[in-house]
Amino acid sequence: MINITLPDGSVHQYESGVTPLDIAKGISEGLARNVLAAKVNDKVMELYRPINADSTVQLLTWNDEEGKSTFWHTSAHLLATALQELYPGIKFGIGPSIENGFYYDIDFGDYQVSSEDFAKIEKKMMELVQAKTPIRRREVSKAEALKTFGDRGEVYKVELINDLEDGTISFYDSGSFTDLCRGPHLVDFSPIKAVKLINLAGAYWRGDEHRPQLTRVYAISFPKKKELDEYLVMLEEAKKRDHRKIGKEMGLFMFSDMVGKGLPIWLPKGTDLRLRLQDFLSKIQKRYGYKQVMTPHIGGKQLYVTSGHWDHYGADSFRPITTPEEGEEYLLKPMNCPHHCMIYKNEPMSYKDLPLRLAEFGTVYRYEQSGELHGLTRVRSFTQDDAHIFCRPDQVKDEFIKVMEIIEIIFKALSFENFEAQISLRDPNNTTKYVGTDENWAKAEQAIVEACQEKGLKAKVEYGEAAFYGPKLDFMVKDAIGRRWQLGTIQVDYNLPERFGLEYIGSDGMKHRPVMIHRAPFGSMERFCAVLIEHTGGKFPLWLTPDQFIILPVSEKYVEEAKAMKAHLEDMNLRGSIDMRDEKIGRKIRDAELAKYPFMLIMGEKEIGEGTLSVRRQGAGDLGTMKPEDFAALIGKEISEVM
RNA sequence: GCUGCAGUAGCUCAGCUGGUAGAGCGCAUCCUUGGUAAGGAUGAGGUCACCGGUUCAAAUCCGGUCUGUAGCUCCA
Repeated sequence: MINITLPDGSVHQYESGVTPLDIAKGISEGLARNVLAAKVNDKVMELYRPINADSTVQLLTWNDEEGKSTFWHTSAHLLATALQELYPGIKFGIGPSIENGFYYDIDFGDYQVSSEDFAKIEKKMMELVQAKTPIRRREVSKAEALKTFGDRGEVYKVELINDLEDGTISFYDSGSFTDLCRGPHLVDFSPIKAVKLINLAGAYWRGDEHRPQLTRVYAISFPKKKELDEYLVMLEEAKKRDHRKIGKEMGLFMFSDMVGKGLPIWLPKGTDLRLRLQDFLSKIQKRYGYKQVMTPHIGGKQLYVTSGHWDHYGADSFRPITTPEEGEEYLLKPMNCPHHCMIYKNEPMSYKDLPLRLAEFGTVYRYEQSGELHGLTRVRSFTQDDAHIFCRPDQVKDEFIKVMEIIEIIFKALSFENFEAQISLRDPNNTTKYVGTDENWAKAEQAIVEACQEKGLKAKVEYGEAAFYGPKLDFMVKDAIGRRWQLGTIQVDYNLPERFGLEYIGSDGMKHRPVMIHRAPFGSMERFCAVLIEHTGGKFPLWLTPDQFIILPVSEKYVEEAKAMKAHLEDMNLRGSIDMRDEKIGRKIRDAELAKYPFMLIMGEKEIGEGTLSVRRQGAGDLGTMKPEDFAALIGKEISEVM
């Protein structure tokens, strides 16, 4: 007999050789039906794999990330099986699960495959599901693996096998299809009840542009048909919320070929929105002891040679600007930090001056590959809500905590209810690509981990994701339809203080090196606004929206009164506009609803007579009449609830 | 940067296999002066992204450029 420990801590006795599926059956029929894979001693494996020693076992379902990824990974095999039957002789690359679904990279040879073939492929996949063909693992020697795939001319698989060590190679058979695969997989295809091919895209073999380009088939699958339908609705919703579309419709920003690609132009309404965000953050930062600075948009090349950025990114940057007479070289600034280091150096610093927190909404310019540009989320000119905190090593943790508080305040005010954090540490197996001493790295990494613990922040640790100059903490938010976006960041930097020779005089009268912390709660104003647009679908919170109200005069006769009312409301710190078109009231309401004005204020003979407004809330309808003062109070109250 | 796809009025798009351009919305003017999601009439707007080629003839076919887009690679 062996002891099996379940996640709740309970220990159960089983015969040696028990399978996870047996264990699931022992718990409940329902669980046995829904279980997809099992995590045995932290290793995910198939439900039919016998357990021969004392183990901890977690049964994985669709609700577990690992259950889901197993489901999708098996779906990738299902896709491959279907494709092989439809297109004999195609060559397979890799087929992993991804965040939303899975893909398979395929060399289709002479076959022409397009999205018009999707229905046919989906149909074939569902036929294979019906067949209930078992999927079985088998371990093979390297020689055998090479022979199997070599005979079939599967050049990509052969290359993969060549990189593997003998004794670690496994195959998975499902009917006529055999794949090189680490696994694990479902027992058979039958839990897959719905599949949908999403799109086709080119993808270089092993991500290398000098190697052949394969066709990547993206798809997603679900255990219930209904979940697929919901997913497709979500995709539609995402399309509707696309910030590029809403930005155009609402007149927030634009691009111009003449100005240049990747260079966003902020229109009056977008500028209003962005400035309001900046003011909001500035006020919080003031409370937290930040000092605002401003620095030029270009800087001497030597500044970036000293900072190390020239070495690291110079080749991938805009070319230097040169002066006509002297030939001096300047760079469009890609970073604000070197400028801020100069501010630090402007005066001798004492330990009593630290932490010094310098903040700047600094516009930076980076040459991004043209294929990378995307709306406001990836641009060549953007404004960071940047700040650099210069502090003593013993202050790092406290400063981290303070920045985390600022980020919390912001996320709350913008109703990003769900956020998570990622701690990026260096790759312990390859420490040479980082600058700075081992000791400093260890200290900084520890400070971040401890700060997260103290704030009770759930943070995922990722090794090898750190920047070359220091570890960092990134914040991810989930938007209203469940998509994850990376926003704010806090990064420790032991490198720049070293390179710029920054110092302070300690209480011991000796010179010491400060630590620098880069932080940007929004990240970039452009990207943040894009995420905010998609999160809210253009229905911004009242405190932020460019127009809080629109006055709709019932007829042209009341335009003068509407103008007076607008001025009156503006005196009470509200902002809005008037629809002065010669249209009927129903039409004005419809247009204002579609334009997402939060409040519509209807003024006709009745309201003017009694000095009131008919208030209508976007999406909610008529709220009845009220005095302008009461309307202002209503808005004031709603704003104070989030701020 | 690489590969695929696309570019027609301010916006969304139609225009089959070549015969020199259309709708809806928006905009302007006029009529209408209205009561909680589209009142009516009239009108203006396009070098069909740009450059070149094929052709009697190109929005349409071919090549190149630019821009957008889906991915790949990259991201201080």
